[in-house]
Amino acid sequence: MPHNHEAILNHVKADMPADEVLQDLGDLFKIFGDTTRIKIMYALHEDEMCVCAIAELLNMTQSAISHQLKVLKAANLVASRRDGKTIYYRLSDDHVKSIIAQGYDHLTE
Amino acid sequence: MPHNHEAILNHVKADMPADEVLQDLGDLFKIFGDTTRIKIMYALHEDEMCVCAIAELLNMTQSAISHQLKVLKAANLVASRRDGKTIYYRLSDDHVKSIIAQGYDHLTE
DNA sequence: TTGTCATATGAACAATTGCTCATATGTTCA
DNA sequence: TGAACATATGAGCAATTGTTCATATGACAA
Repeated sequence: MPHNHEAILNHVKADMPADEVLQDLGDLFKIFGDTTRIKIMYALHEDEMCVCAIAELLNMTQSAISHQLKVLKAANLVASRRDGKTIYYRLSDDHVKSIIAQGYDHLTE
Repeated sequence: MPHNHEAILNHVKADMPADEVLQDLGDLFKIFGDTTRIKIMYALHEDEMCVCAIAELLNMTQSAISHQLKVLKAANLVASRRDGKTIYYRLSDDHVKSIIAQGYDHLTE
């Protein structure tokens, strides 16, 4: 007979958030799981930047950056403002910085 | 003439970590970017569990769980110990908890 | 050894994803 | 209005990824 997990399962189940929450958590981290997006967020760490400046910094296409900024914006990780033809992006809150900092800690522990 | 970014680019470049670090950061978060792995880490939040208990908890194949545990272990996010035929997995450090907690904060702010 | 339980692993397939290219939208200025 | 600049967007393609299935490894007991 395979061994029994009833006790631990009941205990853990009681502490697990709803499936939907865990799904949302995964979706959020998925966004951090791409080097280009990490670079963009890091670039915005101190100051806002326009799209073409980010593209130049990362040596990538304006289109590629724009696509990624859309993803970041949809997740509320960046915000933007328009000034004439130019659109400036910035981090939308401090969670971005703390999440990246925690990841960095894990890597360099 | 397109507008000039020299000043901001020089400033930001000075603050950017090496490409390799940013790549590693992305790779780390990529691991958090999957619901199954998030669930596994959450399940191990309080106590160690054996592979088949995790599989039963998540209602998934033993094989699928084993594959994911391998990924988590390679990233130093979980550790394991053997007790007879059974192998128990646990979180390997507290960064896992804090990273998940930060993500949770962002979602529920 | 043989059988059984617990776990690991490799190949294969479907689904997702990030970039490119072409083009569209929106703003400013002449 | 027309031209130029800044950004956004849709389709398509190559690469990555998570699961399944079959099977291998490892431990224990008879």
